[in-house]
Amino acid sequence: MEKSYKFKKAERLCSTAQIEELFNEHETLFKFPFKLVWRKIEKERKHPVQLSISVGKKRFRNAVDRNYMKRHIREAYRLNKHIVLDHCNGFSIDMMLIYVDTKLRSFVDIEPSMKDVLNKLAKEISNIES
RNA sequence: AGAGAAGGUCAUUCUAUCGCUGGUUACUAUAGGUAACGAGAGGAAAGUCCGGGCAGCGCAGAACGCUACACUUCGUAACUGGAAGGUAUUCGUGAGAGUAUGGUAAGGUAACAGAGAAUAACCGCCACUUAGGUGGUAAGGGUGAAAAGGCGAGGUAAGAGCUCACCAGUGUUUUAAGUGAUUAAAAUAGCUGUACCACAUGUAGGCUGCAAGACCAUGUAUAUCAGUGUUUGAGGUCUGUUCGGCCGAUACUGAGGGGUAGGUUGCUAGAGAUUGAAAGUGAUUUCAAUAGUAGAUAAAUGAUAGAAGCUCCUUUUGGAGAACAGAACCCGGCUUAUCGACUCUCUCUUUUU
Repeated sequence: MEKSYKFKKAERLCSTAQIEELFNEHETLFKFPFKLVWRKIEKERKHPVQLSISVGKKRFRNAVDRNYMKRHIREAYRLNKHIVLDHCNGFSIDMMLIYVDTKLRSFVDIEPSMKDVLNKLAKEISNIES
């Protein structure tokens, strides 16, 4: 499978209804500094994984800092999303990634922990299937 | 050269790779496709403190109340903001900066200290009387942010604007200058504190904000209407009852109002921007030319690597740093945050000529 590093709007979780559903019925996975809320959907889609990123207003007061973290997280996901995508055969996943730390981190700090989170998720998915 | 004051300008740049959001074109052929080209973060985008546009709702008219503001002239779409100017006062050697400017007639408050904060007697001075006390006195002392214009002479028991000269201040009048606030000079009057408040007068303000508002509308349920169907006819109605007539729950089909998810619009050509010229001390205005220059919506404008310049530390290499901060309908201001760099006009100090 060819690896694509794109992250278009189709791969994002935008609809309010979808997000509400996700929070009504979800599984949680915690790996510092991320909290991952996800849900499995028994349906095949063109883009199997839809993600949304959240950085709390309480943790970062300034809009500049929130944007900075979001952009770094998005970048890290974009480069490593294939870890999860490779496991999605015949179903889809909605998920929301919440940043829970209170300090700013650079891209270099973020990328390894992003890999950890996605690997953990991939393991859980394969457990369910088997 | 150093230390400052007021105003203005800028807010690192470039390359490569991987991406994001709109736009245009082309191609698939309809999906939050694919490709190419070009665009994409501020001086405060911030606070949401004033003023306006725009939109909805409200609205005979008048008065009271509430809130804000209060010197003059100018300027503006508008303003409680801005520009220029005036007076008083505080700070600073100075360039300058801050604050205030209805408050008159009558009224209230002025901590602590101090005898006393506005019809002042603690010490002192003078007179009378003599342990004590009574009266006069604002020259001197002490307290205080502030002590009843200053200083000299006369005068007096001692003193005192009690009287006089000079000076400061206030009111009134006249003349001169200025569009005006006001300033200058002269005359004259009384003999003179300051700040704040109650209070009064004038002016302005209807309320809500683009999550305003307008439009489209899948699915689901459904008001209403039309048609069809049923040997279903609950129930209602016409009369006191029966028969009979009429309407009709329900089912299907179509129309259909409102409207959820979602989408479109509002939405970026504007009291616009840049450059130049002219008018004006200035805010600003007028004219000409130029280019087309963000529009997201769980919310784009990014990441990585390298190079150059700047600042600081080491001084050979090298190392560290770059602030405050992110559009959310759009403008004009104000306020607050801010690493630094540049520029122009001034002030003070020192050195040299």
